[in-house]
Amino acid sequence: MNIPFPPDCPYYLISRASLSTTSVLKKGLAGAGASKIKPAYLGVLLSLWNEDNLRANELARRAGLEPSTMTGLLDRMERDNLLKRTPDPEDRRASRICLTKLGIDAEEASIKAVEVLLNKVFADIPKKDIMTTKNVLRKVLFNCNREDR
Amino acid sequence: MNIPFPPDCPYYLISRASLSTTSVLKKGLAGAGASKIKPAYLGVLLSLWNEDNLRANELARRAGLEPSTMTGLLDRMERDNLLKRTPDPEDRRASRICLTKLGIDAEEASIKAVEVLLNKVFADIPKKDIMTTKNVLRKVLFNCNREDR
DNA sequence: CAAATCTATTACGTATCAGTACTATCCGTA
DNA sequence: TACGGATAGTACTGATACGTAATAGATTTG
Repeated sequence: MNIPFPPDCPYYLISRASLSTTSVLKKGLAGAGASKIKPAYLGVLLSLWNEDNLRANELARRAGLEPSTMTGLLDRMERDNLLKRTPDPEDRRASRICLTKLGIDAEEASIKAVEVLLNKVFADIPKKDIMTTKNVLRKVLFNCNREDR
Repeated sequence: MNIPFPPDCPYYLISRASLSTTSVLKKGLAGAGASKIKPAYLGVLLSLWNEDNLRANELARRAGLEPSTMTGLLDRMERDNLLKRTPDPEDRRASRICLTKLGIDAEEASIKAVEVLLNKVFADIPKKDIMTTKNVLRKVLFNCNREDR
């Protein structure tokens, strides 16, 4: 067997780390005054807290998701009263995504909670090693996109 | 905003790297004489190629998945004729998971394809940096599990 | 040995993500 | 201005994963 067995395979470690971190964020947010905020919402919220009134397309691009994925995500976030779609006066194909009061007010608690949680997840790891890891993962993403053709 | 914005956030990079690598494996396996092998199947197959006739529980443990996740995974793999469940004579609660001929024969092509694909995904990255990344991710997993309580 | 407790597996519901196909709209150009 | 391609968004399907609860069988205890 030449594929490293799961616990030693970088792909396995990346997948598990992703799922486990998501799980920690999910539980941590739920128990921290941000009960409506799911990890998947964060990519959208970070964009909108920074700049409201974006299009679904732009949100997908910034979060690294497919537009078709963004549809369902926005559906759930709209259902949870965090944002709403409003027609774009300049382009009748498009919507503008606006935060609700709830979505706006969620910023402080969410950011605090995520900071605390990510600090725990990445605790006791030298800064230098985290930098190396980030560069490796960026290279992985680059190689994957190159593979796409 | 104190959470690093997605492209610089380690959590974002881990999630995207996981999804992108999965996508590369999916497409690559499909076009390489292993059209029935999905990335999620690999954890199970690696175990069974090494040691056939395991229980669902044990497969879940080795693949790092919840038993309830393994049920659906085994359903799909059984549907795809890669394995079958047989009753365990020693414990009537349990099943034994056995590879079919198709499942056994898939080993060579699958392993070759995965090796090639993972080499491309991790191309041009120093071995040392991959080691560092693996250690970081192991530490992340450790921290997440500690968080679980 | 009967009751309580564990364990292996499954069933069900929900979340997340991608790919394909389709609609509505926009826009450049003949 | 009409046509054809490009773009924004959505619907639908399928895969993957988790958590909770149910079920059946096994094991331990009193």
